[in-house]
Amino acid sequence: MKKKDTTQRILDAAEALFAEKGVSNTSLREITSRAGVNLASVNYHFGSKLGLVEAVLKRRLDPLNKERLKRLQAIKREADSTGKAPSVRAIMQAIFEPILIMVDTQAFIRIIARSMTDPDETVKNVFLREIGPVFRLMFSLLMRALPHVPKDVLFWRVQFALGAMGHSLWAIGRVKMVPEGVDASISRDRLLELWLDFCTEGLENP
Amino acid sequence: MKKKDTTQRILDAAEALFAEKGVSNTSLREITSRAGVNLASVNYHFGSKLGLVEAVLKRRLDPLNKERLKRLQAIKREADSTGKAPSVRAIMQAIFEPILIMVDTQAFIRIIARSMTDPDETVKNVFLREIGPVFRLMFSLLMRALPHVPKDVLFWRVQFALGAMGHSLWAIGRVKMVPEGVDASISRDRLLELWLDFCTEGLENP
DNA sequence: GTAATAAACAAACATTTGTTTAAAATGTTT
DNA sequence: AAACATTTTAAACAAATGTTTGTTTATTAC
Repeated sequence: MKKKDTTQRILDAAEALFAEKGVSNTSLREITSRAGVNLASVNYHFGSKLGLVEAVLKRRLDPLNKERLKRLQAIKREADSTGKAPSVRAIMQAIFEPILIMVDTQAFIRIIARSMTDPDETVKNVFLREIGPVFRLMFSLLMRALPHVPKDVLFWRVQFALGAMGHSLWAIGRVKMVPEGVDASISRDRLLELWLDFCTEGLENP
Repeated sequence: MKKKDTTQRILDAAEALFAEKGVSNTSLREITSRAGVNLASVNYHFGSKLGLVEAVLKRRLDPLNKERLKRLQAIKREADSTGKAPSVRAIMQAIFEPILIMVDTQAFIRIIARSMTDPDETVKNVFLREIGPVFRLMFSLLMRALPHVPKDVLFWRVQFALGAMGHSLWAIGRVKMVPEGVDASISRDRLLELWLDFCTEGLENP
């Protein structure tokens, strides 16, 4: 049984710690000691902490957004050929579901969720660069699905939907404030279902 | 014209910087130099950086949640006396609108928005402690407004609504990714209106 | 007016941070 | 086996961080 590649071990450790405490609250020494490698190997393999951050994010966001794009393009093809408007629910599902099917660890989920709101400039930039094409295609499809909704209104409704997604993904498993008699535990599939109900309704508002 | 109190100037400078770059990415030296006061005065007046963070948050969250609580209690009284179910829209409005009417600066908005998502433990703890009673009352009122929605489902719908609010407040004025032909600028009142439409619909889902 | 208290100040402190260096160890090729 | 390239290691580096110190200045109380 061969020891895992140093690069991988660093990425795994960094992902877990970034997810838990954020990028700027995680030191290279924490990462390397958790990974069981030498401190200097981060700079050797990734050039700098910044390079590591980018690598951690890209490892997940890249295949995730590829899958999203694939699904959205399928929806677009279908709409083009049949001439019918695409379904709002299907579009939103193409955004959320890939997160679930590509899950390895809980840290992965948090990395995605945190990418959306992290104050760190690096994180935000990588995230925006990666999601750009996905977002544009999603928006154009939603416009076709909801021709009666003004663009500017639709834009903010999409922001609401994405905010809801990010926050709930972040909250899952670590909700602090639960009212009496409520069971806040939830499966990821169920969360997807509830989210789709919620924001399909909100997006299709007349 | 007397110079502003040192404490106030520190709070103002810290709020602006925390809002812009997050707590852990802001040094005391940045804060004090922006405030035009001595470095040591933060520790003198607030004990520690942690104390300053708490003070910055409490200065805003305290009156905000007082106002929210006042409104929610009024809704409860009305429902109690008439025996009719409270309005979902009114409840959600009681959560969002106080943010708008109590606005001084843009930094204030961002402080609120960031409080909801900041990875920093201090921020999160202060935020949760402050919003606890508000959240509980809101939830119990929503249960009366929507008796047909199971508690557990309602809980996550509320998470969606809050996530949408936090994200959009954060995004306002600093949206990075805007599709062609969309005007992403929006007034706060308009945002409130759109948000209420969106999440009222989502919450009332059958 | 003088003593007591509070506030402001410059300087230094001990840590922690990301990064670099140079040597040792390991792996690969000739 | 020797030469070379790659990787790992321990040590040190400079810069930045929150905090503490001793002193000076301003304000308040008697």
